[in-house]
Amino acid sequence: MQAFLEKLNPVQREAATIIDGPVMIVAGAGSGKTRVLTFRTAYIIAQGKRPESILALTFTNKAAQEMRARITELVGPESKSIWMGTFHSLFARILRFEAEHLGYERNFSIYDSDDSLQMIKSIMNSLNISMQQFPPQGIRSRISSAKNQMISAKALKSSALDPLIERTAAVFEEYERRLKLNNAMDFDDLLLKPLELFQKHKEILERYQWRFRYIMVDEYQDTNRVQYKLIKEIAALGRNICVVGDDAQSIYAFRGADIRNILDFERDYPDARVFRLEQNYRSTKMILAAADSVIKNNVDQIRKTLWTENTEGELITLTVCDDDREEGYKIVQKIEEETRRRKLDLKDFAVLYRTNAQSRSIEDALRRNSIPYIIVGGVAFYKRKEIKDVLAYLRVIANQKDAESILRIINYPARGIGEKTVEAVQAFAKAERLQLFDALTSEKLSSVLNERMANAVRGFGALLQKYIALKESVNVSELARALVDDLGILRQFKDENTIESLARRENVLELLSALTEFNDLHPDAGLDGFLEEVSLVSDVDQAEFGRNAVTIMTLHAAKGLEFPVVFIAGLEEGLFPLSNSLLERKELEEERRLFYVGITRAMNKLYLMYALSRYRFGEFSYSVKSRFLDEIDEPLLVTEGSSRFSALARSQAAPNSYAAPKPRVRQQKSVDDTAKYFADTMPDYENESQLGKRQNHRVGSRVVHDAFGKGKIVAIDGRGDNARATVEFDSVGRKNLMLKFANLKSA
DNA sequence: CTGGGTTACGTTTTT
DNA sequence: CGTAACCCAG
Repeated sequence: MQAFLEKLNPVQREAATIIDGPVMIVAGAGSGKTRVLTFRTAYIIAQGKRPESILALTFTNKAAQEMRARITELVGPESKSIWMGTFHSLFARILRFEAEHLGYERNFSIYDSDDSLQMIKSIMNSLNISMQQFPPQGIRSRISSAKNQMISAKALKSSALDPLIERTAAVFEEYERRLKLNNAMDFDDLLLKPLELFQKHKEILERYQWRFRYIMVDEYQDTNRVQYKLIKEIAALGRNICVVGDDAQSIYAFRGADIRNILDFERDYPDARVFRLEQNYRSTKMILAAADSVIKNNVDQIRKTLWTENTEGELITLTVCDDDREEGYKIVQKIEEETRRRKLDLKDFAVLYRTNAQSRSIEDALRRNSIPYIIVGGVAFYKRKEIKDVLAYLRVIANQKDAESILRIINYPARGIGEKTVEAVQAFAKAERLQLFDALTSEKLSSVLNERMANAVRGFGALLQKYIALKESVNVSELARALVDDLGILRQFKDENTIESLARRENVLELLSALTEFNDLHPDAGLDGFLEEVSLVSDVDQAEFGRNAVTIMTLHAAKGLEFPVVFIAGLEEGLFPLSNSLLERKELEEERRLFYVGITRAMNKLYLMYALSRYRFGEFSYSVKSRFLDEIDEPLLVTEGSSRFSALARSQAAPNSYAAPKPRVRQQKSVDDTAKYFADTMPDYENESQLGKRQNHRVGSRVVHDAFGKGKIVAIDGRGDNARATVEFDSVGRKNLMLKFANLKSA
């Protein structure tokens, strides 16, 4: 028996070492499921099985990276060959190999939901379907959900009962046709196409059945029907399948996650061993009790009792605020209080909210008080317009059939090719039965366009061809640099010289460095590989490594993470639970599970907050506290009322200069750290705050700051933990910083 | 055809 | 409030 197994409790150990036959692990929040999966994988390898025979499906790429790193610690570099990643990224990889069996080329483009939406709008235009009457976003999500339920365009068409479904089916049909024509797949296709492949080509399925002898699926409660089928097919031969999940944490039904997957598992594999992990290693008794008092209100659930040997812990604090501004300010206040009182770093704090729009008031408060933060999600880096524009060029260079991307950039940067001209080129391509790309360079263009326009279009075509040729001789990084240079967008952004355009410029530069980094890391992956990676990164994936900063994100993004101190903000009716008109029971229960997920992220201390009023849609509106708050057992809570001093306090905290608008930072958060599990997770109240220790800075001394660089202290106000320094930085000017967070070093 | 300016409109949550 | 579609003048 491997020594490392001793670090597991008896149930965990059994779940980790029974590697033959079907296994389901019902793992409550904080019960060490990641740990079990890690050890289980290591155990399989230690038993002499080949790492290539393991298929491990995680919810995010980052979870996979972290798990792989820990497995490496246990069994060494063999872990490199494990197939570990998200469903989407692993099956995209398989699709590259097998594309020709599906009538695709291996350099296919991957369209994200925005790309899909653009295409749907263009289809609706050409089919003369009113976008007022039928919102494109609604059509898109209907198509996606049809695909997730494996309903084809034809099937939908024949079953159409009302005009909406009928139009949806019509758009759906054309959508599928265009995807194929563009040699492109959307997110749903990345799962559907492999399934199609396996159903059509049994010999290919068998190959994968033989290859993947050990299959593990994390976050099983959030898999959809297509994922379920895929796994079922691949596991059919070896039957060594292990799924791990918690029905109480199922929060993705809106995107097709299907609870039947859990129920059907036992039906599909009557001989399945089922393990229940109910000991929680993460949270205090108080936090667990709160979580339980909430979740027990759900009708749809498999009741389980989580217990812990951890200390009782502190009461949960419910803070009532006047408005969203005060909510942000109170969070800052609590963070400062907590860092003073306990041995905590900023990275020990997380602020969670229901919708991305809520981040602003919280960001404002943090920024005004110079508290560094990391935001997960929001407008993700790769979804920014300037980034998508450059990526569209790269996509066309990789895949000339990608007409959607061609249309995106045909007049970006502006080269005088307007709507009319584009329509003429499209009509010309259709008449001549040419790919749009080939039409761009056709000699016969002059027959449909005046010479000036024809030349503009050919110029664009020639530009693309130049880089398609260049692709053969230089690496992706050099290619992109030459391209961006050629487009002149960096200079253009600089000339515009607005805050936004300079930020765009920074972002494009960051894209270039990401390309360089990618090229260094995967010299053989090429353009297809890079484009695939950027299409499939999740918000959580791109968070930055190890910066000491408060993490703020949606409750969804917080899944699988843990923090010593957690704030859940905006607990108001209509916001959380979020309502778009009427709440069905099932929807309400999903909201409740989301709240449960939020509560169980907290290790030591949980703050719940709501505001009596807030700005929504730019309008001031009053709110009522969330029904979820009433579900928490009274004795677990201590309530702090709304205060009157807030306006004064805010106005005093405000006079800082604003932090420079940096491009959104990317960072990584600590997921349950293996070593930490069996350590005492309780804070040490007796210890002095590390952050608060004396620092020898005085007015006039030269200092260095991590983000702002070198500067000179011009003033220091306050003392101890509240001391603030005004620093004149060489590059970014004057900033007012709290000494205990600023981490200033003598220069 | 472009770009500026306006107005209308909307928000879950995400691979 | 912030973005996206829309309109009009140059």
